Amino acid sequence: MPQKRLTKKEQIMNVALELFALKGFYTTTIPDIANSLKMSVGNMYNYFKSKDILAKEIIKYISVYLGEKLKEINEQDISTKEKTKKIVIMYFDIAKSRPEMIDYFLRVYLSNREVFKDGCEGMACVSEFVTEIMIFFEEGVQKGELKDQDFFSAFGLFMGYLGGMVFLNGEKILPNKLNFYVEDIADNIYNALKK
Amino acid sequence: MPQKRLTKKEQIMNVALELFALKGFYTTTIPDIANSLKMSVGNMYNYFKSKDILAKEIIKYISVYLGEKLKEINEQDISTKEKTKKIVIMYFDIAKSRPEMIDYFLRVYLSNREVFKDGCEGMACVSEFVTEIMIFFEEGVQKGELKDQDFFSAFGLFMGYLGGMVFLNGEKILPNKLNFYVEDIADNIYNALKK
Amino acid sequence: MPQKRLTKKEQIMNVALELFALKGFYTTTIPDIANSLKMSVGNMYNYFKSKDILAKEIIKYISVYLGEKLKEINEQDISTKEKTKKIVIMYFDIAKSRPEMIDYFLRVYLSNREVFKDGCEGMACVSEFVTEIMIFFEEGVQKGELKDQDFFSAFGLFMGYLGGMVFLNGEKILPNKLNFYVEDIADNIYNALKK
Amino acid sequence: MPQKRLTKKEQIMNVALELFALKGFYTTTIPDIANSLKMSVGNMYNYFKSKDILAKEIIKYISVYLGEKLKEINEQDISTKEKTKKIVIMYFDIAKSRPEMIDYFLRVYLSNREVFKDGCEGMACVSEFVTEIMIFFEEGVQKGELKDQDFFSAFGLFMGYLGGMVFLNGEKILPNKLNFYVEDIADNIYNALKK
DNA sequence: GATGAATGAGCTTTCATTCAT
DNA sequence: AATGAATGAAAGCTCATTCAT
Repeated sequence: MPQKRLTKKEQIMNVALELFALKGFYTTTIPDIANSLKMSVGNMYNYFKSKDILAKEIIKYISVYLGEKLKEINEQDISTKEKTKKIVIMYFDIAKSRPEMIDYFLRVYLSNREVFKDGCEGMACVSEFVTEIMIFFEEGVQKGELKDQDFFSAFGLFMGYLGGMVFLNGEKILPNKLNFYVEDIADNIYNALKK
Repeated sequence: MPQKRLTKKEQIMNVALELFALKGFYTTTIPDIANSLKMSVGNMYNYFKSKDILAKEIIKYISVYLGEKLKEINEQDISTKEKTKKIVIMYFDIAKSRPEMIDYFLRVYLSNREVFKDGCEGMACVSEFVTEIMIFFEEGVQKGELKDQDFFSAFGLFMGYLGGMVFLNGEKILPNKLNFYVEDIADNIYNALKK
Repeated sequence: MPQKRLTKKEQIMNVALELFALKGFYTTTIPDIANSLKMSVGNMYNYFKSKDILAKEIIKYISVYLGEKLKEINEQDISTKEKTKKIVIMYFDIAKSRPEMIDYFLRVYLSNREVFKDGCEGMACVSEFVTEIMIFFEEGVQKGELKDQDFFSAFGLFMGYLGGMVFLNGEKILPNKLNFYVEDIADNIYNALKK
Repeated sequence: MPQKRLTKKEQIMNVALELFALKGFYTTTIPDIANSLKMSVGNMYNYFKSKDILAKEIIKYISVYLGEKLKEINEQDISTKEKTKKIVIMYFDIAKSRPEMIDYFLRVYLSNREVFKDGCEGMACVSEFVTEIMIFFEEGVQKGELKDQDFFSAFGLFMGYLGGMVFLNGEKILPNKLNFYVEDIADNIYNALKK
């Protein structure tokens, strides 16, 4: 399947995403990014007015990407239990194929709030993603499969848990591969949320 | 109870902990810390040889602090379900009384790995804390109250969940106070882990 | 004869050479050099990654410069005695027209070994110059005009002597100008080395 | 022979001499010296009012030490040629037994003129040593063994040569030990100076 | 759109020196 | 004489951003 040709803006975002996730926001310099792209620093600024703005556009980009993946699962006609497992699998798949996306979320977006303060208030920059998680819960409740609890409590469980596991994996603290834990985790989550 | 007089080293750690947690590691400068203490920049370096070393000593300090709190709970003669709830309450209490401790853990320690790379390999700088969580699980399993699952899967659930909630709270995304969620969360965790 | 237009790198080296020679390596700051050039500190680092590297490039630059001057003399079809005198004259000419070059050699390069440790091992950074001195000796020996003695003993005499005189001159200890001593010195050296 | 008990001032000078010679004036700190002596920095300042003053007292101390050694040779009833050789041997002996003395002379005193500017004008801080060299020449001339040339030309030869050789030796550039060169060097010097 | 030299504020760190004890 | 915590100026270096070309 032919890869859609990326615009220069997207190229920059992809490289910056990787570097920010790998080395951190403050330890990645604009020249670092420009070098990786074989582009001049000056020209980078034609596409993004500042380093902060670049960081904000990247988190939106990730939110849309993850939101779409979730949407595909949400639209399937399967039980909530099955959806739960599919989401865990999908999340871990991304953690494997594009680990920088999850890392960016955890280590750049969640950790450097001062960078995202203006422009990403609340969940403004991750709304696509959060919305799909919301839909997952609401439909589960409506179908009578999930307990009708506070959304954020459920959201914190789901995302905190998955994020924590990916973090432990990234730190090479986990003795097994992420796949190994899928069953346990999906069960734990479902048991916690089910009616 | 009289407050133990803090050594100058502890004073520095406390102030630095607060600033790092509030503004981030890279956006907090040594002069910032020195000013807060009405101390000269040079003298700071009589106590901590570098900014990185200061950061590492702080995470150890937090680990010991949290480890002690957990130990107190672990040593109580109560059911695992009750312990679970007490841990959630304790965690949220700290998130309220000393939010910088949790923030430091999430936003400084977990996020700026390059800073802690040398000297805090694996869980070397948070061992006191992790050890108590381990004891909590193992005793729960031995007493036949918890499922005998992989430690990290359970650890990720517990810590990811709590961390996620505190994060959402810190972002002022939660519509209610943390206390409001205690019951739900403790139930969710216990349901996920129970036999 | 039109002065070859100097590259910015050469401009920096020339100014730094002068300041290092005049004030010493440690007492000359990067801002000092930048100010002398009406250039920003930051930009200096676009040309030389560190103060040490700058110092090393300068000694190579001097070595090449002096090596070329020596080569011109070596290539002349004159007696070794005449060459000896020409070298003394050339050396003193430079000590007069560009005293910073000799001073740099004596007071920066020879004296701050820790700076040149990495990258200038042995005579790695002054090879062009040393090579020509070697040629001078070897040819003198081959022509039967000089005694066949250990190279370093002869080298130490030649360079130590000239360096010492330039030093005394720089300290304004000599009652006469350097030129005054040329005859004596050339004789002394030749007498010491001749067959 | 029992070592004369050193005063604290002398102890400091000896240690500082060693460190300055080994690591350079600017790269040796007062705490470095204090540590080596197991003495407090504050107390060091009871003996020497500043780092510069310490450096100046050290060079005087060395000058007296070397002057005495020269005097012993000068007072012997031997030919100037023999004295020349004895001086070379003495110089190299010191370079071997107390290399820091020669290094200090070459790399601290001669190279960091800004430090010695005030208080060591001309040869004010090395007069004892220079005086003995002067006596050596003058007596050689009076006895009709040496050419009556300008003192400084001869001085530069002698000291520049010896200094250069010790330097090459210190840099481990010389393929042989210093002793190996004694004969050559003494001959070279005598040939250069003799009538 | 594209280049990369240039800026300059600001960072971490060092260290001679002082001074209360 | 002795201590060592404290000071603060100044160093080397970095890097987001600008701008002439």
